[in-house]
Amino acid sequence: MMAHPDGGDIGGPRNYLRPCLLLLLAEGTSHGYELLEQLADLGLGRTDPGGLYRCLRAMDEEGLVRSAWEPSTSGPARRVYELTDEGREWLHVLAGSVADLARSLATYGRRYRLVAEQRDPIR
Amino acid sequence: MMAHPDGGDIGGPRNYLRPCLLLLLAEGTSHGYELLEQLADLGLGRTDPGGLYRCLRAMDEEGLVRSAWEPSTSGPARRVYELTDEGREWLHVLAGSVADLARSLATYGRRYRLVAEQRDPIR
DNA sequence: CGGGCTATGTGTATGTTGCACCTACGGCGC
DNA sequence: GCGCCGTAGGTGCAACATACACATAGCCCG
Repeated sequence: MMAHPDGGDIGGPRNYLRPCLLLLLAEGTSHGYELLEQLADLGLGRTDPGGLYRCLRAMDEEGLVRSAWEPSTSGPARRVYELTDEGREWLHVLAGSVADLARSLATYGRRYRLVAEQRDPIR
Repeated sequence: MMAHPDGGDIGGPRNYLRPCLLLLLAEGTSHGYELLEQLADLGLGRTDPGGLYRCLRAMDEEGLVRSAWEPSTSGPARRVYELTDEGREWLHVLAGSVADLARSLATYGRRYRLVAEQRDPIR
């Protein structure tokens, strides 16, 4: 099909970073650099560190996570994040949004398959 | 749960308008104003007309759709859009992206349910 | 010491989206 | 005729989220 003038591919949902980080932190406390790697498993390949750290700090200020510096024997100190009760509540809310979106995309998929079959009937 | 300082809810995927319009046009030729209403069924409630018309014109210039003015006996003329072969090819590509995203969201859902069950075991 | 890996950050451009607003046609009531 | 509503298409701009580029710093190893 070959690269086309525009690169117009769809991206992830807007504001998806927050729900992802909250989920990862619900699975266990962690620090920025590690979360960066773990995000890949959720579909966010090569996320930029800048946005990640900014997001974590914003959630810290909002009380969704708690952070503490943990010195490392090998390498620089890390700021480890832990989910708060408030953060856990938000996770539930956001997971609901994610589920809603998933349903919309499923609808898209169903309707797409209909128009695709029409051209290329069941073989 | 009560409104929280931030309104941080997730939104639809970025660049989702294009795949939606291509799908709707694959289901049948239509014009902007009508597409606006049809978009609601795909999860895009209250989309702004500005962006819609801009998107349609962009796709027209790129050759993904063809347009023609159709006079109306009652009301202003409408520009009706029809999907081109090239547009149909793009629909296939974009529908693939949508499916990929849907899979990512499903993964999110599975992992979320795990951490949710942990706190609130099967009753 | 210099370079590479870990780790955390800042500054700013870029791009999509959303809001506000404008034009124009036809039909209806007055 | 005139104002108003619904239909239909469109522009300009600001807000926002993200992407890119770069800066800092500790530790280890050759």
